[in-house]
Amino acid sequence: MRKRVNALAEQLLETLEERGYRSTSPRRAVAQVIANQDKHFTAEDLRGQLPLLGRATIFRSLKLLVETGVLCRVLLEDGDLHYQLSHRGHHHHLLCVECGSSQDLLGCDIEELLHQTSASHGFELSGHWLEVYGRCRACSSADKLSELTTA
Amino acid sequence: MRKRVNALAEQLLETLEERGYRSTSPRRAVAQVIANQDKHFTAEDLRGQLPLLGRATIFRSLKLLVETGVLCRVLLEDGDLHYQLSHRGHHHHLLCVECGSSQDLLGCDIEELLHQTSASHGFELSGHWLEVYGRCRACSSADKLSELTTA
DNA sequence: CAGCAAAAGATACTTGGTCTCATTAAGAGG
DNA sequence: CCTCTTAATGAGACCAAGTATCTTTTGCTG
Repeated sequence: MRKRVNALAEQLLETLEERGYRSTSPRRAVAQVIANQDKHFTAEDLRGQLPLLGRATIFRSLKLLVETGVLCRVLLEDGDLHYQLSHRGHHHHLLCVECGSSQDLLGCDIEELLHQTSASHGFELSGHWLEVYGRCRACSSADKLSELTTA
Repeated sequence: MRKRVNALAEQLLETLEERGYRSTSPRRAVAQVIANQDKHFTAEDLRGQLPLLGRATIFRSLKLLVETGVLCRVLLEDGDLHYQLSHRGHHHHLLCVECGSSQDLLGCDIEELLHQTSASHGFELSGHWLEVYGRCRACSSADKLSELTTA
């Protein structure tokens, strides 16, 4: 497990190096921490885990990682913007409002549907932003369980 | 046209009054300005048009209007949050990246599709946020026209 | 038209992020 | 391995959007 995580951090750094960015020690630290994150996080979360890094460095790294596609931004229900690892290109998130976990939404025909619908409004679609909120399997079954036991 | 706009402002105020909020002169001013807006705007835009109102008052009014469902927040492609009139309940926006206009997306089966897709991920859907970006009919035909004439 | 609560205004503060600029450190070339 | 160049960092000022606090004003009800 630990090995895998480090492998992920390595991978993030490689992505940066491929694009001509240096592998500096702050960046290694950021990559390590991000690779360990299991849910979406804010710049502040990162800062808490990397108190020795300058504020600007954290923000610069985040920006870079978003630009290179390593991270993506997720919009919370209240409008807060968080970050999380983006394993693939364009995708959407199923965000659990209870535990804060998120899964990627795959194999969904939404792009197709959006194209059709916007075309019918005379609209030439170029992009979209979609976030989906609800309860993950674990949280919703935990709910049902507690209903049964408290009843 | 002018008459309609004032009627709209009236209507916004009535919505507030129905919920027990007073009709004060700052609120009347805000309602008037919002009713005249033809695209999404920021608090700063409003402030520019209402220089005599306190900053906090503008923000308080916006918040109130969002809570009462008169306004909705729209997410721009770059992550900026703007406001705009919300004529109906839940809906989505087709935002023109060229002229900044927006249309509401109606008669779309997205909710249904989302429900199915998230259920297949074991996810109990409770809400979502969708914004669609592209070119409106006017802008995309203007583009085509200029291509023709410059060719 | 008096009095009270709601709202407004001024302004300090907070959060998330960018800019500037002097200093440090990758890493390429000798 | 050393040197040099340039990218990157850190510190801290700055900014934008929004909230909190506190005093004054204003709608409204009786």
